[in-house]
Amino acid sequence: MIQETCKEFTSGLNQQQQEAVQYNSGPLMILAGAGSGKTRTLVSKVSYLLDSLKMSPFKLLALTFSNKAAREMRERVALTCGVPQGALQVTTFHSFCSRVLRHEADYLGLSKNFSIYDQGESMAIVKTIMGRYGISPKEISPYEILYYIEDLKNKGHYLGKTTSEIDETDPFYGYYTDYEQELHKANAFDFGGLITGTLNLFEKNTSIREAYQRRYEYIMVDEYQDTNRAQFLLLLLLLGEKRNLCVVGDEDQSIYSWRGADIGNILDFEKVFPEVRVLRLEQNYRSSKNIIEAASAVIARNIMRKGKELWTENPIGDSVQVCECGSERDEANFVSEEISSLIQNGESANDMAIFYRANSQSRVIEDALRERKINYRVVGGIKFYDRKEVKDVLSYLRLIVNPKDALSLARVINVPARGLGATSLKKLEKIAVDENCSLWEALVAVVERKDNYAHIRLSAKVYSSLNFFIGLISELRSLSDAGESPFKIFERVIYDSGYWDSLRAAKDYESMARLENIEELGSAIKQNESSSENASLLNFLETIALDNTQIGNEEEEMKPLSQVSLMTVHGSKGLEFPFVFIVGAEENVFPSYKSLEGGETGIEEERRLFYVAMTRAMKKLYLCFARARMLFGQLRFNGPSRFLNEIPSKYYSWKFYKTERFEDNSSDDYSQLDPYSSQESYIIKSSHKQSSSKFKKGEKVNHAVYGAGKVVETDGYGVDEKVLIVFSNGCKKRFLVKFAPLCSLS
DNA sequence: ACACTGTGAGTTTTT
DNA sequence: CTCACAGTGT
Repeated sequence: MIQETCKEFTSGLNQQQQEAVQYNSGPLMILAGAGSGKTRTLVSKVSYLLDSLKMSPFKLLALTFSNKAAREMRERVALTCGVPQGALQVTTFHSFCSRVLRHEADYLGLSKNFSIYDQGESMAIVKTIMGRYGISPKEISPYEILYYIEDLKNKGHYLGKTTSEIDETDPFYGYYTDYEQELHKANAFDFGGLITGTLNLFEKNTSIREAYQRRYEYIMVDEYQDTNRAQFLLLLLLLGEKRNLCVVGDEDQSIYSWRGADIGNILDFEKVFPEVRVLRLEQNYRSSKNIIEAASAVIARNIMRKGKELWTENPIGDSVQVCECGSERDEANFVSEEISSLIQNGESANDMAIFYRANSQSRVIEDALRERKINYRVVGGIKFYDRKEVKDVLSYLRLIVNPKDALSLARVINVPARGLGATSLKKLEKIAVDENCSLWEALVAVVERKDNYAHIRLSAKVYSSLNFFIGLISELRSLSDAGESPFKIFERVIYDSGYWDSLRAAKDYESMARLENIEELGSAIKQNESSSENASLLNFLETIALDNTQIGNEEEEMKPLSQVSLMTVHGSKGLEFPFVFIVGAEENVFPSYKSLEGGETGIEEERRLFYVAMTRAMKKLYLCFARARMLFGQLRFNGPSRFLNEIPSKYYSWKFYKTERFEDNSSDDYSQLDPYSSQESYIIKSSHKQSSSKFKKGEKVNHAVYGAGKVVETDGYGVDEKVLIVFSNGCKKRFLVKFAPLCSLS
């Protein structure tokens, strides 16, 4: 009988997948290769736990990094197992933590209506703090400070944590404490703070921690390769003494280490859980044999991996097509010509995708596609909720919900313009700092005790604007508190603030588009009202803060268009297409020049990225590069990507494509090469020429004027050779080697 | 408050 | 080259 039931959940699964479903007696790590049926296996496992092992859905927690993965799993679980709505928790780390924190808000001295700040808002805080110290962004890059802060949080640090790992004498540490104070004053968390705040709660408050530990009997983590240290520590705290943990990931697809993802979470899993069972899902169901073997050969070069051998029963399929193009425009032409003929042969544009390393590469391709009237869509790009007008309205709503939200207040106090500019705002901010109160309280104080603030010398116009603004927000706040619907509040915001009318009055094309976007935001609010059981404004704001998914553009969805998809390689993770074009497979482009600074670690991540891109392809994979490319206003001859060199020649065929006659490139010997000569020798030759420069990356040098420094970037050869040098004082300078008084110290 | 100009930097962006 | 942003001028 039990056997029968088991069969039901494992039917159609291969040996390893079945084992992954049925092994539930201790920590389990599933290393799931690309296209190995991971989600299917996970969903079967959930079914198995619920139905065969009779585990209560309330005791199961499934965490992922992205909403996309959470949604996918949630939908498929709901479909497969008839679990009561909302019983099973399948959610993102951030959403989970946010819920915990709202529930336990008192503990951290915050109220449950806290705001969640995105990176742009975090950056604004850093800049404000720097401004307070009178430090210009030129002296210290605010981005570096923010990066420092995020890094601390990614590693699981929070103020008050007892640890020896943090160097509190670091000059940036002071910014961190100021920044945290600022967030606290604004009753706000940043993304990292949601995780570390929960860590703080669980580490310091035993009874709350134990309550959560008791609640969850089994924890699953998807996209495990994308988790950071803080999230790992959180998992340990949620588990407690229990060992019922299943993590699923693929170290070869870890492409977000620069955002804090810690590949060590996979590589060191066995150190923390010595009794762990490691299972590998290595059979690929997605791609042709040629593609799988080519991709495997590339990723095999990585050292930092546990190691997997992907294999497939799929047919060999077409050779991978490497296409050497004359220029980036030739490349774009080749891709669109090829797509054009595929479509002509009855293939659907929906089945085709073009991947590039950097967004800037999309333009020339878009031009070529448009020229041939091929429909396409650029995936990613500008997010709906990142638009100025949407952020403005959301800031109003946030300020209504959270009076302490100084950032939102500052954003909208003069939107639409009411003569309360930067100067007046600075004065008000100073009062808030001096009196250690929130910005909102400062506003109220200035208006209510006008006489005390005569020395601030605010104009009558400013006073009337302040009165208006305080009245507006106060009224809407009390309406909201009285339970008025979010949509009504939204309408009152756009009408009463004058925002709607000011956009209407503008009458230009841009303002019209903004009005439409605001309308769309309104319908999103309405939709949230009807679909969510907890339809509060707070709930809506949290949803969109943590889920950036583009809201449906109705016009786009109406058209049953067949479109080619364009996206960055990062954006392609988790997707699959029968026909995949990877463009810009060149040194300095893919791998990106920036990643080359990071040494072997940087290259390995680029290689994983390349591997992710390759393994998206089901039927046919095209790898394109340009001999000459306009980059930063200069014609560059980068040479084919080293990753092409890592593909054994038996898996690809090579083609040369050139329609344009392009500028003479006498500084380069590569166009002289016979494109039809043996590919191996071609590539070797090109890598040869890369070492023909005087200085190398990482080389220590001395400059007669600036002193000792290190080469971080090189470009060009011979008389054109240029180097970027970072000097010991942190100053960066670019030189033409021919002229600069440089000598090597190495 | 706005428009213009010069400067500098220029991957990737799940939350 | 091309964009964003800071600083200047009106």
